[in-house]
Amino acid sequence: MNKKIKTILKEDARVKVSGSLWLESDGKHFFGPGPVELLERIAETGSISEAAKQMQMSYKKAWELVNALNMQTKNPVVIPRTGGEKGGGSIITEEAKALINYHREMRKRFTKFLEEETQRLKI
Amino acid sequence: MNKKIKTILKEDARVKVSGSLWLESDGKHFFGPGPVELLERIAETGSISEAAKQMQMSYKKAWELVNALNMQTKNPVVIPRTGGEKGGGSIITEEAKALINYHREMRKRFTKFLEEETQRLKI
DNA sequence: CTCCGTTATATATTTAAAAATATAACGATA
DNA sequence: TATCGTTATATTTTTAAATATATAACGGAG
Repeated sequence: MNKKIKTILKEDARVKVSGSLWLESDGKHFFGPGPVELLERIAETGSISEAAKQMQMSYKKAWELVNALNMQTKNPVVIPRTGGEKGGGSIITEEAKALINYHREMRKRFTKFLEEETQRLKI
Repeated sequence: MNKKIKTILKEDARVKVSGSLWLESDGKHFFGPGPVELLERIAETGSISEAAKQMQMSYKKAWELVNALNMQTKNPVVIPRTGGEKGGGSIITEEAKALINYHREMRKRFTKFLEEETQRLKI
C-alpha cells in the first residue's frame, strides 16, 4: 500500500491540482482561454487591435489567434472590415458566441474536476 | 439556443479536447508529467545526469525539477550520493514512488475527463 | 593518494518566442 | 481627394528560456 499524498507533502504547503484545457486539431492548439477572452473583447470593442491592447498582447499575436480560429471553422468567427469611418473594425459572428458559450460550460466542468482532484489530495 | 459545436467546426478537422495537469503550491508548478518521467528514469538509472540525458534535458533543469520537488515534501523524494565508485548517484524514496503512483491514477481520471469532453464535442 | 563520474553550482552562450516597428491597402467622411 | 485608424503582413529587435560550458567537492576502488 502506498503512502497517502497528504502525509508526503509539507503540511504548510497550500497545494492544489491545477491544469489547462484547449481544443486542438492536428496537434495544434487553436482554442483556449486566450482566444476566448480575445473574442469577448473584440465583441466589446469592435476592434482586434483594441482588444489586443486591452490584453497587453501584440496585434500580430491577436491576429494569429483569430486567424487560427477562422481556419478551423466552416464560417469565420471574426469578420474584419478594413477602411471606413473609423478605419475599419471587426465583428464576431454567432459561431464565435457559441464557441465562447461552449468554453464557459466546459470550463465549469473542468473547474469541478480540478476541485475534486484537489480535495482528493487532502484525504 | 446556441449552435452545436460540431456544426461550427470544419467537418474534416479531427478536433479533440486536450489539456495538461499539475500540482502547484503558491502558484508554482512543481509536479507534472516531466518530473514523473524524470523520477522514473532516476529510479532506473540511479543517476540524475543519466536520466536527464535520456530525456534530452539539461542536467541543470533536471536538478531544478528534483530540487523543486524536494522542497515541497517533508522527506526528500530523491537522495543524492556524491563520490564513490561510480562518482555518485541518486536513489528515489518510497515517497517518490507514491507520487508516481498517485500521478498515474490522476492521469487516468484526467484522460477519462478529456475523452468525455471530446465525445461531447461531437454530439 | 590518484582516478572516476556524479552532484551541485555559477556563468556564458544559444535558441526560440514574443514584441516592437514599419508599410501598404482599405473605404467612409469631410 | 486627403485624412483617419484599422486590417494585414513582413521585418527587426527584445526578452526570456533553455542549453552549454566550467569548476569544485565528494568518496570508493585500484
